[in-house]
Amino acid sequence: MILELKRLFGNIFEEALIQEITRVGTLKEIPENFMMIDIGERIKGVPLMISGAIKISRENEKGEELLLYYLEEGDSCTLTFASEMGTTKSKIRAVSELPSKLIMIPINQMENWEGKYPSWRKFLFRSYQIRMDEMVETLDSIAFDGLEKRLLDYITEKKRVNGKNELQITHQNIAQELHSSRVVISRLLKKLEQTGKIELKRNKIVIT
DNA sequence: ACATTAATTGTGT
DNA sequence: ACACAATTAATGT
Repeated sequence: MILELKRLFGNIFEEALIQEITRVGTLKEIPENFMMIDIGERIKGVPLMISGAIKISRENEKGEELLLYYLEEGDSCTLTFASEMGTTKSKIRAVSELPSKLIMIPINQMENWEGKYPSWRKFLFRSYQIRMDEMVETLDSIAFDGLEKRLLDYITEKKRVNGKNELQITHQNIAQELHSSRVVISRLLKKLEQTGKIELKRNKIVIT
């Protein structure tokens, strides 16, 4: 655990903080498609991503979903920081997209870190900033881009995260994550296939 | 190997 | 958005 911590966070955190994290944090290995936290659940700790990818999404009253962003190695989830102080419940859902490794730090264990370690404070701000930027980006894409571009972005992003040029997913699932309907996605995908950008199989999309 | 069924995808209105 | 057709995968006999 120390090795991986140093590899990813060694340049950011001072030695003493690294020691502290190894003392109170626990290394978790998460299988693929595992729901780590759901909307409304109490937040128990702050995650530091070691490897893999986690999908962060939002859901409305009707149970319709919307993909917000991915967490990847070196990331942390700052929406949890927002609820770090109070007893707020999670506003988001986190499901692992790939088998993932991360270190969980219980929130009650990190109470005075912000005063004690300047690097921790910096990390919080930087992380918060990055996450905010990503959200503004997806907000922009929803507000200003057409669904076609959004779908293309979605595919390329998913391809990048998975590291394959083959995605195993149904049109229905895509529609849910982008908060659209299956028929529309099917039609757009077909258009993308005709322009030679992708190839459609059953339960599968190949990027060409 | 064949038939049946369920799930996914395609298309017209 | 809805309805239905077409295709594919899964399962039982």
